[in-house]
Amino acid sequence: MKLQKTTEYSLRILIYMAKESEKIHTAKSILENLNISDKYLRRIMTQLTKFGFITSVQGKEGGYFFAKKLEDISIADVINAFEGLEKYSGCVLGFEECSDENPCAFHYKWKEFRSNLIKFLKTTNLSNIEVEQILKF
Amino acid sequence: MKLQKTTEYSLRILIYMAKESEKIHTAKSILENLNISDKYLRRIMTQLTKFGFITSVQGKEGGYFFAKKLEDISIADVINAFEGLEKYSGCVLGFEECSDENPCAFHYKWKEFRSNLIKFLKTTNLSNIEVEQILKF
DNA sequence: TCTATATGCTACTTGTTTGTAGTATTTAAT
DNA sequence: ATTAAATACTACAAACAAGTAGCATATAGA
Ligand code: SF4
Ligand code: SF4
Repeated sequence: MKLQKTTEYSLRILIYMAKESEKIHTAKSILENLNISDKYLRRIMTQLTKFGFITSVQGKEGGYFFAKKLEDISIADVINAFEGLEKYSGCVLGFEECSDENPCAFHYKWKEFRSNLIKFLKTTNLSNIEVEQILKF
Repeated sequence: MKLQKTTEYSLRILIYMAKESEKIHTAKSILENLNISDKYLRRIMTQLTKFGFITSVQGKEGGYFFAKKLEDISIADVINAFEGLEKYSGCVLGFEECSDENPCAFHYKWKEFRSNLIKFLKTTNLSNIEVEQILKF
């Protein structure tokens, strides 16, 4: 499980915002807490908006707030939006298809593992994460 | 878990060679079975040789054969040689450190998962893979 | 209306991975 | 020695990801 930097940052941002989920967060305030460069963060915020996770408010007093309920944003949703979940739910060895009929050498060992991973990613969302325990940003 | 293409290919090659582990395999014969371009495959073979997984024999009647016992080549070893295992054993969110004292929001959910993954990669090796079941290359 | 404070868009730069081309080297067999 | 069949090396090209820069747009409030 190695996510792209952009996805890592997105998750960090959303988790950070979820800590005070009612508040409107500015790019500047997020910047000061997470270690992401100004312009890069900006672009990610716009993408998060386009994907419908958050809503942006332009102009003075503007910023970003959640467009959905926290429980409706799973880790899998975020990964899927930015880079596609198939990448991780697909074959570890990069084969086209994976089935019991046409197995590779990993098949029986890997199959179970992978389904656990996907289940974990789909059921873990911004509301059932241990937000209160977060020390790290 | 998304490996680099080069690592995917390396694993495929080694698994393929393990099917007839005593034989000397030529790049040409591997090429015909796995779908990797000539020059790319060649480079990977040389790397596998340098990493000590296989031994190369130059000249006519040459090719590659295993330099180690199959049980001494784990998936983790291969990943580690090509791209570093830390990439996958490290933080999903890209933080520097991961500890119980300084947890992130995923910590307790993710920790167990990750240790299972690493254990799986370290204990799965070329000898305990279901080689006889392989249909796919 | 003007200004300060926000986000949005487009284009570029840099770095890494993936893939390709051409040439050199090695060695068994004749 | 020559040849054929193999691997090794170096450099380049293409695709993608990561990161940066500058200008455009929106809006609350003085
Ligand atoms: S079980 Fe085999 S074929 Fe299926 S995804 Fe895993 S490596 Fe690929
Ligand atoms: S538990 Fe948290 S800090 Fe540790 S590796 Fe996972 S995401 Fe990173």
